[in-house]
Amino acid sequence: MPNDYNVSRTLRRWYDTHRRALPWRDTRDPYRIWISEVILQQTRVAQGMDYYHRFLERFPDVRALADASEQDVLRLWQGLGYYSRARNLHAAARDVRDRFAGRFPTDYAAVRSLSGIGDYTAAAIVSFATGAPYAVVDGNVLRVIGRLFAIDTPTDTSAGRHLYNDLARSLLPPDQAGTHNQAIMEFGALQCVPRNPDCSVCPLVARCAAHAAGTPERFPVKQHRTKTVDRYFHYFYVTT
DNA sequence: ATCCTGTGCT
DNA sequence: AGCACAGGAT
Repeated sequence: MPNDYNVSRTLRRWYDTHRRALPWRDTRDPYRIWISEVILQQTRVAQGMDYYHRFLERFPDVRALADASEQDVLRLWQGLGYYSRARNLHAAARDVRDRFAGRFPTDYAAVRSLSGIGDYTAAAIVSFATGAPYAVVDGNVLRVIGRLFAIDTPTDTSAGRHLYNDLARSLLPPDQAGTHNQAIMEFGALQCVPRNPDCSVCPLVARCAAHAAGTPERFPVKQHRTKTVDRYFHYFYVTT
């Protein structure tokens, strides 16, 4: 078990030279981080950019968002889809205004309690804004970790979620949480991509179990059978 | 553990 | 047409 943070060091070194310059990076304002994360949950960077700028211009801080009407928020959200997320955004802003005196919280439990913020978004906001040691686990992280350790347990099971969360935590250097989280996600987005990853230029190739097995694309393993399965039962009576 | 949502891929 | 995605909600 590599608890020496060498993987993290490699990821952060890679991140230094390969990271994209994005407007929501290098800000410590939890409000701005929050807006960017919610937009990015459903939109590619290229298209989310315009919405991000327009949103912040119109609602520069959480109080401006809270004091706006839901109609105004939805109008600015138009074209993004997932309108319940815009409603959650607005409701959460009012919640911050009322429960936290208009100051967006940076405490994990407080952030996590807001509408539309789950484990991933809470960890992202808190670690980016303050460096607090919460490991993000999104689709990119699942792929990087699934491949690094060639994990056969499906991601969408309780055992899988537990395992992935534990591994994500084990890779996280407590004093570099924000940078590490950004680095591992960017690495998944640009280098350890879902299809045809170019492992020949990967700085972790020597430590990657999936590459060693020759099947990086097999990971992460999923189960996701919402599909109805036909089951046939054979039963019989026993009479005396 | 299952459902929800709009987009884009196959 | 049907499914995968990606998080959150229930």
